[in-house]
Amino acid sequence: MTSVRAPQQKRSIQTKARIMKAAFHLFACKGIHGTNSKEIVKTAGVSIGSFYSYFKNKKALLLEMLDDYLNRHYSMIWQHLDLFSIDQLRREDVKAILTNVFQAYDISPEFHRQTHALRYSDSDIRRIYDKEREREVSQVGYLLENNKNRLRIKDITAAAIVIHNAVENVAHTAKFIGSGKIDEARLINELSDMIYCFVLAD
Amino acid sequence: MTSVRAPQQKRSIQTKARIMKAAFHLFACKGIHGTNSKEIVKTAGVSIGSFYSYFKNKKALLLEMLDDYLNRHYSMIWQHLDLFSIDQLRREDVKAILTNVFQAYDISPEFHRQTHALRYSDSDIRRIYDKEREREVSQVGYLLENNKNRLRIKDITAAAIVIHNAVENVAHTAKFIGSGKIDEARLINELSDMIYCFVLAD
Amino acid sequence: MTSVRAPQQKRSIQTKARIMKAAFHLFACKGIHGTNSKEIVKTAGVSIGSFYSYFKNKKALLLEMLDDYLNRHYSMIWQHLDLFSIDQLRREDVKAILTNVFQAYDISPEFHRQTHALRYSDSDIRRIYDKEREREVSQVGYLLENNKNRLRIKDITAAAIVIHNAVENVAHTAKFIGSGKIDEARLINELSDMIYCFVLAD
Amino acid sequence: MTSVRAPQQKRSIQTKARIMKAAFHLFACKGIHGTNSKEIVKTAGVSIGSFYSYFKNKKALLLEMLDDYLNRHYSMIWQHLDLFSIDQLRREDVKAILTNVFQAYDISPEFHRQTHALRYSDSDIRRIYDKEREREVSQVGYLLENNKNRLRIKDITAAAIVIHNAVENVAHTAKFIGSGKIDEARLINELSDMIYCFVLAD
DNA sequence: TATGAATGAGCTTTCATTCAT
DNA sequence: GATGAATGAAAGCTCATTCAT
Repeated sequence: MTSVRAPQQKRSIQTKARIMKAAFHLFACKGIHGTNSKEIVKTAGVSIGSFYSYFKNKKALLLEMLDDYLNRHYSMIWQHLDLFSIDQLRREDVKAILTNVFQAYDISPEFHRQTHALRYSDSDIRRIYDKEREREVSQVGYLLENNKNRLRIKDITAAAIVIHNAVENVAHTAKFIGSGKIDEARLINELSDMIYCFVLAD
Repeated sequence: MTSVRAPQQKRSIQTKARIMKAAFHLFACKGIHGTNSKEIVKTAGVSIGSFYSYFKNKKALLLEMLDDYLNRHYSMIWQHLDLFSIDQLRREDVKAILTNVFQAYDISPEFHRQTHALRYSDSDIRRIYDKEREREVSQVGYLLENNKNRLRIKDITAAAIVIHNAVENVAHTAKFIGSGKIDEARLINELSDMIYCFVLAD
Repeated sequence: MTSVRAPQQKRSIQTKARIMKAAFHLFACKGIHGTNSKEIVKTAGVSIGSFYSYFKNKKALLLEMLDDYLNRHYSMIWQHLDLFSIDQLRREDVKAILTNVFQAYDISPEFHRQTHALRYSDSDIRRIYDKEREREVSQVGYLLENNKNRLRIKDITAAAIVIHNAVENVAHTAKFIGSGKIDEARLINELSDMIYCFVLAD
Repeated sequence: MTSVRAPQQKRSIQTKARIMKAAFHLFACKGIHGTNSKEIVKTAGVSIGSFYSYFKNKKALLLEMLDDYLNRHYSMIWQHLDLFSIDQLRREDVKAILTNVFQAYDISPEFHRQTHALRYSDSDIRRIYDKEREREVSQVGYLLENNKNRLRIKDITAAAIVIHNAVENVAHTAKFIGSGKIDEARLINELSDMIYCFVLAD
């Protein structure tokens, strides 16, 4: 029986953390398929045996890492929501949130890109990302609800999805592919203009 | 010496087509990494030797298939552009194009999803998709240019990118992930409303 | 039944010759294992089907080529034997023969090297080379016999073998490996001195 | 990442040794091209995975084995050099060394033959053999130098090469091809006579 | 007689995972 | 608890040769 250990002692926690850090770095640099377990444990300075006592398998490691990552990502986006009156959303507020979104990708655009890729081919990864999407769409919907009486749109649910998708994909293009000659500021400008004008009118 | 045969005779063309058809089907069903060459040729009813006389390697097959696919996809979207006055874009025209986009995904949402996944981790796939993106963004920009004097937006280049990204990702969410409880019509409605209102005002 | 055709018509002879020429060139350049049949027929400008109607298989081609080559090689070495009195071998005669040997390798040192390699791992090639060796050793023995009364050596048979081996390997080193800083003239000098002094005394 | 393990524990050393022993045997019997990795590990009684954790690839195994082999070979030839006055080389000393040479081939004439074959078609093998040749030629040169004042030859460098080549090839013929009806003793006799008479006169 | 499409056995190598020490 | 040697299924690809046209 190879039970997966829940690290309870200091050293254990450190070991597990070391593995995750090494894997995060390698996944970002060389891709997930391009990184094998030997390499991870070598970088982490632990044995392959240790690896398998902390993680059921390679996939489990990835899922745990992704979960952690998306939590940090989410927090960065929505952290300073209390700085403005959420029921009186102004143009600059929309822009501020979008700026947060773009910054949140800077934690590790590479890791995000690599895992995002798997979203479309691996059902476990997909599930995690779907949960994340729901959370984000909810948050957008929540903001819309709070400005309900000022809205020009009727279908808040659909609008939240559309807005979320627009933002996500503009960010992906900018961060994963490089926005080419266009700089991010211009994209954020147009994007926030589009959203503001869509939900609250010009 | 691995010369890749260019099929010139009937039998050749058939064989190559059989391989591509089988691969298309398997890639869609079981994923690209989940499909091996042995399986492809078995499904196609040809030998592994034939496979490698038509394609330098598995990757070359994929790239050729993707190229074909994206051409069909692009055509479906922009095929009936002559049906309306492109310098007098109306709300229903935007909606018509969006409807085309959604339909274009129905050629094979699965194949599209599988290859789209690789876009973020494989540089060859990425190059093909980037070219496609440019083509699409250009087309959007062209439509905007043709309605220049009616536009409320200033930065056409950035707007074209933002619009393309919004549409693409809404379609991906709907087609790859399933729009959940929301039906596609509602998404298209909001999306076209957002775009129309963004570029031409309410 | 796939009988191997003996070319009797002009075109046939040409075709077969073209294949052999192409193969000779490719074997010399890229090695025998490094050359595949497709490449040979492509270079020769004939079809793979033709190839197999002139040669039972790749090996048969090689054996036929080697046979041809060794005949030319042998002729070059012993061609001007009539220029000197073979029963009155002088120092310069020995040197002249050795010079012929070195020149004979220049037909194609590469082809010689490649086939020589197989001598130690392929029994068919070995047989051909063994026959060739016997022929050469006989010829050396014949020269020795013709100078019998002047010889200091007793065991002509063994001496012929030893002489042949010495010459062969010095030539191989010079021609296959490059004699390094030592030039061939010096090697020929020492070699002929050694042989002359061995068989006929100083 | 293919890290090649350096065996540090008992079991490791045994496993690696088992692989090398099996390979040595198979290479000798069936030739190097005629032996595949599956067969080696099967004979060694280890897994294919083990093979590739000790050797980067099949070639690396061969090179390591050849290096080992040539060291043993060299040692056998020159081991008892201290038994005679090297500055007073006598006829029987030359013969003794030649006898050593012939015995050194008996470690494994087959393995020697197989690798020697590759010398002319594989540049890595060639490099190792060239290094070995240099070492041997140097040793011969060293012996000649030590008898400098007694020599009849002038060009020691060329003579060393010629002598080495003569000996090597006579040994190869005897050991790889079989000396036919001639027995080795006769060859050694003539060879040592030739060399002695060449360098020191009759 | 010539062609070249088709064949498929066979090879090397990778890597996630297990388990004896 | 930790180690790392050992495992072996599985994958991609080559190439001499056949045979229907």
